[in-house]
Amino acid sequence: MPELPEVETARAVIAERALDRLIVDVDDSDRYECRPHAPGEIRQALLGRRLTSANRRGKSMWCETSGVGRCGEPGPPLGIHLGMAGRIFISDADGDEASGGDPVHGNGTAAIWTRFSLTFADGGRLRLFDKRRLGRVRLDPDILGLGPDALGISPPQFRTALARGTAPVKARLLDQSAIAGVGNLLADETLWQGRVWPGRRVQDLLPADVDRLYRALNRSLTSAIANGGVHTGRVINARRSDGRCPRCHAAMARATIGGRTTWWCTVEQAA
DNA sequence: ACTCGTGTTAGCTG
DNA sequence: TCAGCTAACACGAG
Repeated sequence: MPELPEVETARAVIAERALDRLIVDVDDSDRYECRPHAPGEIRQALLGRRLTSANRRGKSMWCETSGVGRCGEPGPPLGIHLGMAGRIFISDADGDEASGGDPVHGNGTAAIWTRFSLTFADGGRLRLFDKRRLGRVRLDPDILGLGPDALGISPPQFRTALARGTAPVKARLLDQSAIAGVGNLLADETLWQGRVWPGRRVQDLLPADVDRLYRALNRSLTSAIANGGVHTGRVINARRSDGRCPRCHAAMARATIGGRTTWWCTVEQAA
């Protein structure tokens, strides 16, 4: 699920419900989710501290941490990445639980898929729930390697990020070091709205193409955040072998571009 | 049984 | 050295 809109929702839940609560226990025993830290390392770094802020750049989140006690040095930032399927759940003292996204069906909350958790002094918990296990929790995450956040990027920043190199435009949109936050579905939605063939080389884009893509990205992001996720995009449902373009009803085409499955309208986004 | 995947990244290549 | 591409990662869903 998580692309920028879903991560922003998760960040907001952390900001609203997890800050300033005393951390009395940490389960960092999942070696893979907490790589490259050794078990207990994150736990030792966070015990007795509190999360003091919830931040996001692209799909990466991090929380600053307080000192231990009244005047200790601040702790290391706690980085959280939801990967392909991660979700955040936060419970309060009476056990009521909130999450940043859709309801989880069936045994979706099963403890075996909780890969990391903080327990607060009031008995509530923050849990990272991640079936696929491609999410990641780590101290002092690298944020500087990311490009400007896709939400709020300026037209000149967008133009610069896109123009670099010779890759297909879809690959560049997915490049987190160029623009942070665009995933596979959001890239397809943006290219469809902007009427650009995903395989077009970035050096061949005309200024008018870049302008349309900029507006399309902003529309896609705003809409996804308002409607609950990138899966609410207009072209997403048409990403099927029998799919039709929602605007002109032409057939959709499929190929692997930028290493990811890519769908586009054969007429409006013709090569 | 078998293939695919809304993300990241180590490793290879030109 | 760097941009670009591929395979690998883990494991559930269809």
